[in-house]
Amino acid sequence: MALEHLFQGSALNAVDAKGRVSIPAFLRSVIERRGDARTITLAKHEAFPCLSAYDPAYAALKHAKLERLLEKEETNPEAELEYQQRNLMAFAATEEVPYDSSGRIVFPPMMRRKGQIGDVALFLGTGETFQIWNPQLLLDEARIPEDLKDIARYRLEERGQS
Amino acid sequence: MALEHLFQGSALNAVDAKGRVSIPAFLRSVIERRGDARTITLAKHEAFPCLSAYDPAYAALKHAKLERLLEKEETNPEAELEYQQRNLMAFAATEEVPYDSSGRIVFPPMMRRKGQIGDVALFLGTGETFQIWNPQLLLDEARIPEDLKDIARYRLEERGQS
DNA sequence: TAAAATCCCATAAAATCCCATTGTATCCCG
DNA sequence: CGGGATACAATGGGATTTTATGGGATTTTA
Repeated sequence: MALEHLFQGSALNAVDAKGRVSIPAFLRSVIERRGDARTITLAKHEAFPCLSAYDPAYAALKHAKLERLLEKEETNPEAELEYQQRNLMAFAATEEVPYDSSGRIVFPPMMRRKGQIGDVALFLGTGETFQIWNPQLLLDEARIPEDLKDIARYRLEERGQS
Repeated sequence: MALEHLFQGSALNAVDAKGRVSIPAFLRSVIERRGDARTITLAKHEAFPCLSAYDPAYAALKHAKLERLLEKEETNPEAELEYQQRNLMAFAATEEVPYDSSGRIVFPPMMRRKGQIGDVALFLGTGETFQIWNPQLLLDEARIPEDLKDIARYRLEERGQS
């Protein structure tokens, strides 16, 4: 089982005084082709100082996978604990936010802080999910390929001179 | 068989002098999309020092699952006993409470004690069900992932400084 | 009839909706 | 093919509604 439509591309959008951000239209179109919802789920990324984001279709897939894992090892008490922990991380440590008719979400303050997002947000498609970065943190991150940083620099420039 | 709408997110709400608590709106909306009831069922969590909570739709699902398990092993007397025990826990050891038009329940005193809930309650969505914690007990619990404790700390801070 | 449970109203803060503007990409038609 | 006209994306700001919560009044129950 895999998702047919994949997130790709990049964009740099403003976060306004109310904490609102436009989700780039090219990401929204993927969400709406995958399902009929108009919401995204936000989580702290496990490895990078950024946020991970995805749509309900991906969330359902992830949940089903967890369930199947549990049923396979249902008698093992250790597996039971790990299931509880993963479930908490997958659901309690995430926030689902709807986007409005103009394609904006309001950033939940907790997620905004966890992702250290300031007044601009860099969106990066990564296939099944996408990421939201403070562009400066991406430029400072040693594990990010230089070519990707070039893209971030381009987006910053593009915005700066307009 | 799976539930379409899942509980997710976190919130820290006050328990007032009368024992009333607001069920966070984002949890209520899931309950009302799953069915047309406006009640939640409370139980002591099997593994953690907190309460487990869910809606009538989930209770029905759980009951059906138990029934199927029994039928599969109908000849096994041990299975029969286990079924009786689980059934007792699922129904006798729980309390169903309605929430009012403003989204509040009054905490049944027994459950409040079993969950050791003081004057604040931390709500954590976990997919099919959600949990209600005394936030301090969550911070003290070794089996809870640190990232989730960070969220609890954030919710406490958010409330404390306002 | 006293205690307890329930209902009802009030309010401040926060979240949401609605409308307006601008810039850019796209379309269309002579 | 030029040049408007159109559509859509991103963004700002004000108005409205919901949410979380407190407190009093009223009803139930023992």
